[in-house]
Amino acid sequence: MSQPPRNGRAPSVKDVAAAAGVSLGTVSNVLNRPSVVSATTRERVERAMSELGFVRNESARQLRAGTSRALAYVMLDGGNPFFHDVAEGIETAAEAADLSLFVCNSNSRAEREAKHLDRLVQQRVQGILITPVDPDAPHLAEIARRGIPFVMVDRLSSAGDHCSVAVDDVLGGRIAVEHLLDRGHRRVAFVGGPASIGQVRERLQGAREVWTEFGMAEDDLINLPTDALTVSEGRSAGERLAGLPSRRRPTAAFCANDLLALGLLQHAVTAGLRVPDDLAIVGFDDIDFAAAAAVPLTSVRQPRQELGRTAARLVLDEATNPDHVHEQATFVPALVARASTGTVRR
Amino acid sequence: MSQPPRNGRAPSVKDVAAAAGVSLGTVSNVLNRPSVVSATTRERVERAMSELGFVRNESARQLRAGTSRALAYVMLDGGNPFFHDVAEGIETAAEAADLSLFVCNSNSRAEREAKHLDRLVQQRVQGILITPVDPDAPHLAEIARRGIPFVMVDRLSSAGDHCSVAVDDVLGGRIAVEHLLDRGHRRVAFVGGPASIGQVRERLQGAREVWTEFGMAEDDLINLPTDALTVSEGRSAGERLAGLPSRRRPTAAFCANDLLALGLLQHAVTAGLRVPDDLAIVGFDDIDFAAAAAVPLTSVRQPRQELGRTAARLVLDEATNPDHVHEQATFVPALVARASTGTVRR
DNA sequence: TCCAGGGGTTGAAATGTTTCATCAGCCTTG
DNA sequence: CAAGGCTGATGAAACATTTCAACCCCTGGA
Repeated sequence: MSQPPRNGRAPSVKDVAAAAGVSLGTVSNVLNRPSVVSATTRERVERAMSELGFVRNESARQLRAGTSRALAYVMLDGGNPFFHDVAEGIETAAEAADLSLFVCNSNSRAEREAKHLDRLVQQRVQGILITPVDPDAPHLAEIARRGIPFVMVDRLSSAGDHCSVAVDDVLGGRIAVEHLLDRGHRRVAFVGGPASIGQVRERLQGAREVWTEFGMAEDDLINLPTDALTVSEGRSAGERLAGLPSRRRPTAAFCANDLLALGLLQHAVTAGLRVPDDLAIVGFDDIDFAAAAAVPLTSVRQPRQELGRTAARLVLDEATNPDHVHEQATFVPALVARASTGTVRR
Repeated sequence: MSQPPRNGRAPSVKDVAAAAGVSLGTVSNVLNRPSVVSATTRERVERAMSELGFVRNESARQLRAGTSRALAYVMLDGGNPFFHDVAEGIETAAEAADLSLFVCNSNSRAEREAKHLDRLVQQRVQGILITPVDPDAPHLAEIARRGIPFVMVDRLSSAGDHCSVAVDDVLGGRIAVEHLLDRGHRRVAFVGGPASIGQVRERLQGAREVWTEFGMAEDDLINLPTDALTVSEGRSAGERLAGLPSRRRPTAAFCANDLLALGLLQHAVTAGLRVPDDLAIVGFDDIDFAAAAAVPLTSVRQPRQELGRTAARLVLDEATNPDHVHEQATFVPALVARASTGTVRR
């Protein structure tokens, strides 16, 4: 505790050993196998440590060990709270395994993602979790090929050369639209895009499946594509929706995520529409802000934390278990009905 | 690119040197001072690298260098987008300096914060940025004492033994309440707490200053304390507010942050109040969700990204400039008027 | 008295990179 | 032709930690 004479260099095990009058190996034993060293020397060493303000040098430890005591999660969009909740789940599991978690953010840009991955490989992290910009990008395969434990989050992998964790997005689309049909809506908009995002495609697919199963006319499910899954895109989708001729105008919208839904909600309220009476809205993800909206949003819940915890469990298994087999963990989404779809239409 | 015979161990400079038929030092030169090595050998070495799939081992590099190529930011509340925007600002600056950024989240828990700090010291990060749970906690002073570049974010330091970056919260409180007075409100609630949080105290102080300067009765500025700065606390403050006798009920509320304001807004809308006619609302921080609310929130903007960028600049200066002097950077908050305080009261 | 065994400690080796003084060759210049 | 300078490459040392075989000393048993 009392400060060491700050000679510029942080004290090392060698300094501690000298101060305690023991060998270097003994200090290391105190650190890593305290039981094998006698109580008196252990105490002496510990005193020396705290007197010098000794802190293990993690780089040296890592160098020796060959791998760092950390996992990493590269998330797709830091502005979307969904990914934070996933990260929180991962961190819980990492914490339990006494590992740190590097959180990176690619912001949907492939080159940032690649840069982060490069760094993480250099750091020799124990495992990488990622929600990728493009699940088929070659630099992802490269990671797995290197033998680094690797899990894809929020995206199922067809390739099967790594684990993945996701919810069933098709099912999510189905239950959203089923709910709207239940509520009596007969003309519904799907708001989401770009189609290059797999989740968007699958949620739309689920929506269409149910739509036709219920015998609805195909063009009463109106596709309102967006350029991104953001609040402002949701707003602009609202404008396009308002611009439709009234006999074509849907009475409800299913948005590919909650940010879109919040943007759409805002536009609707600003335009003087009543939600849900004039326009019902369903989101996806069930982020906290969905429940916190002025008109609380009905949303398709993903088990965000559990997604993260499971992903971490899988990556740790791959890292430690020689008999590891890759696994595609699928979760079942659930509809959380709130005021934004409150009433049954007459 | 073609995979190396995966013999379990990642290839090292030594392997590259052997493969290229040069010495170890030359490989290092190719990596760090490419100009000093001849074009032909450089090319040979580079080919060997890509053939073996060589990746620098960052731990070894760090060990040698004595410090890692990373900064760290320990944020207070991962659920509050405000801190993300700050982190983004930091990352921009870190990127420019070719450093990685560790993002940690203390979730307002002192022991998690301490744990993160321990780890970061062990990692020998170049500098630590933090929005602390308690700015006077001894473990913070300990960091600075160790000589690790250290900047406090969103909190000014009185001690002056380290840099800090924040906005003028008193001024922020002033402009919020000035705006409400301008709009004709004569009974205003302050929603925020706990008082242990310095920002809350100062924003309230600013509010009170203006209130008395305008000659208003002290008890027409009604304090509605909360247990945290969250959406759900905002909602419950709304309930308490609605429970006030009508002649005591304020016509406007100034919330200590946007999450509270969103919660309050939600309660108001649910309770059938019109915002801003029945209740005007001002938030603080101006997070993206404030502008995205069904009734867009008036808020006191903090320059979030710039806060981060400046903090990073300061920590880098402390890390590299021997003549560094600690600096308390203060930013001026600005009112962003939106619909939630839209009209002038008659 | 000698030996076996075990608890406790030691010293050296190994991890992968960077740096730096040194050196080999070669070219230029006087 | 000698001296000196330049370019490019080399090899060893250093960084802080962990591991492990070896060793010392003591005790208990034969």
